[in-house]
Amino acid sequence: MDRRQILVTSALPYVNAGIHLGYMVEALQTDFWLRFQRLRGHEVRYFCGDDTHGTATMLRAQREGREPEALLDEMKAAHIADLNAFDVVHDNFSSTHTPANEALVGEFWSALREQGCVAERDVTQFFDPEAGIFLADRFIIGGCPKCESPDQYGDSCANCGATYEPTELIDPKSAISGAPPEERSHRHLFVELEPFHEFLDEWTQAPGRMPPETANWLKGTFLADALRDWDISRPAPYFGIEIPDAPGNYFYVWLDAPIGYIAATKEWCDETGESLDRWWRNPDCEIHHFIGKDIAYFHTLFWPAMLKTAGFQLPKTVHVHGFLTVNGEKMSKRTGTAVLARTYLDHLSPEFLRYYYASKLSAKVDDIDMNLDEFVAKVNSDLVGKVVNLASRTARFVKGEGLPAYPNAKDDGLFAAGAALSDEIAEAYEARDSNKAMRLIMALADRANEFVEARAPWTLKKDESKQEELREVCAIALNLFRQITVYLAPVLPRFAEESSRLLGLEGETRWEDASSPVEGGEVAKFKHLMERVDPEKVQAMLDASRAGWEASEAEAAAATGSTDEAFDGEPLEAEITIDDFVKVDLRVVEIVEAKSVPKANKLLELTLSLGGGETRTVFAGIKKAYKPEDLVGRMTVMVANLAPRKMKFGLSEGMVLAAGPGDSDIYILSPDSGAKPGQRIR
RNA sequence: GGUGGUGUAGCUCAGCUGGUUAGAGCGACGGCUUCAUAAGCCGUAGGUCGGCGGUUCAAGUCCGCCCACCACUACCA
Repeated sequence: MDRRQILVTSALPYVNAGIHLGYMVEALQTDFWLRFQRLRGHEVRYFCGDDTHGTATMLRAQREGREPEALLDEMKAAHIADLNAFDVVHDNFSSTHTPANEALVGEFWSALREQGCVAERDVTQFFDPEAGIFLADRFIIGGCPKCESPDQYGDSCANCGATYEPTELIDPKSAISGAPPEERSHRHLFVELEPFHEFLDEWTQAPGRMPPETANWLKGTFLADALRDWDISRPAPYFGIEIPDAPGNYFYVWLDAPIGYIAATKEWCDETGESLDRWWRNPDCEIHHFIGKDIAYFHTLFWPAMLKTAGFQLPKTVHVHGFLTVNGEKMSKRTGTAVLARTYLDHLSPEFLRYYYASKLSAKVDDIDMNLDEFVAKVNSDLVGKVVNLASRTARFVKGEGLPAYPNAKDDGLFAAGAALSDEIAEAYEARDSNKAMRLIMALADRANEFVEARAPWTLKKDESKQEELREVCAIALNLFRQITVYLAPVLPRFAEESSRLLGLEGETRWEDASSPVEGGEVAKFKHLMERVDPEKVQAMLDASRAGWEASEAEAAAATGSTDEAFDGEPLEAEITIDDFVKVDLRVVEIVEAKSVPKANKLLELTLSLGGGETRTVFAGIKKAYKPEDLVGRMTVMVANLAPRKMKFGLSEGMVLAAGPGDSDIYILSPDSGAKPGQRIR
């Protein structure tokens, strides 16, 4: 096999957030793949870094009253620590806010300019005159032009699902200062993509370039029409890289982010004396990007076009994975399922998560679900019950002895059968189909345990005349165990190392080790190689996670004095009199029926009892936050005299009150116990 | 509404280019064992392979329609 030269990246985590279990899907899938390649003897380097630029970073630093750089340093250190704790170790974990990146962005930009790929035209956007910045759609809030529900974002309505331009909003306000935004025109720079259309048609559809789902998707959507120009400039103030020949304008974060892959490599090259061109301008070097499906099009349209223009090597493969759900639902701060990597580490071993993800992940772009009961069962039964137990039940019989020459003729062909699987398991890893690899490997563990059962070393031990046979049986079992740990090494590197130590083996593990038995190593005293998962610790993790989010929200509130983020984002309405207020007839109601509206993403149909046999039907946009069955029987609050509104799915006779920005982040109200349906709220 | 995907035992899934009585792991139940972190082994139960129709000597596997669920998308990067 030729020695391949491979450069691997994971998507750059956004600097404003901690590493969570969703990002770990990507980090670990990348890590399994690259450790596999290393085990096979290839030359592999792994680069990543923080994605730092954009309005959000700027606003956060302002709010916290410090320079963005201080924020960046702190978050980067935390990111590296979290990832390393999961045995995800980069050759360089950098940042997009570095001199190296700025220089490379300049290089790309010159190339784009030189080749006439840049267009300019005016863009009219909302501008916040108080904060002095242009506002992206999501920073504008106003009434939905269709259903008139208040406080919707500038691009779409969370209540009725309508989409529109921010200019159509009723009474728009800046989410930053609360000031009414003004429309202002500003000159923007665009990268023209249509000239790359033919190239991208071909490049994206090349076999093995990306998962077929992604290739089809591109073909059917973006590539089906003329490619639009890409708006890559943002007017100051913006935290980012200033455009060299257009002062006062900054590169849009998505232009400089992927260049960060190269910049991270560059820093590493400068440090080690390597040549950047050997990694990024070398057709013999394979570049592999691992990304989530949400950013597929940045990596498969803009990015190859940019690389081509600037004369860099294009990726060989873009590996796309789906999202993580927990217990079948989108991760949620409220239930604690949006677990930070750090919180996980406080309670559970990284090896558990590594194995569990490996057993779930395939080459498909499908989302994967982390079912916590399954997590516990799988780790305990596969790793502890099958694999570890194999060593644990035999090693003690030969403690302190050297392993004898492998008794090939006496193992029922098991070792050879395991070795014969080498290619199939390797293919599964190569195709990042780790779930298949895990299945194949666990089948080996099953067979090995049957063997031990049949030979009953514990019985042999009692018979003086069978000590030789005892040693052979244990040598076989331990070699089968060893074979399994080698196959598992990409996923469980620590475990593989400790297993080597148990068998008195030295030197680095290699893939070929799975095909030849070991002898001579002195078997150490057996000590636990892996704890089993305690379900109570899983629960403790969820509790801590939930508490952590609540605390951080409280802290955010405290940091800004009496206000908090929600308040900041949504200034008070104009003052009203008590007479204005009494016009709104709020009532306590009992939810007597709740059903999902099948054709709607966000709506539940609620039947609300006002007491005395009086009911109202209300459509509420809370589907993503509540399950119908959880609502039935609950008391809540409705606006009872709101004019009925005809909706696509029926007549809505009022509205229930809820707080929160929308989507799954919605909180309906509850009266204290004792309130009765129909009672007025005043 | 559009596009793509999925629907196989209680759960998670495997079933390649159609071919004998449909598989695995986990779980359940019964038994054995007791070396091992209450681990292991043997056995049993459990499936109209989402539904209907078609092609074929033969379909979970191909075609059509329908149903359910999921993802993406809804003029938008």
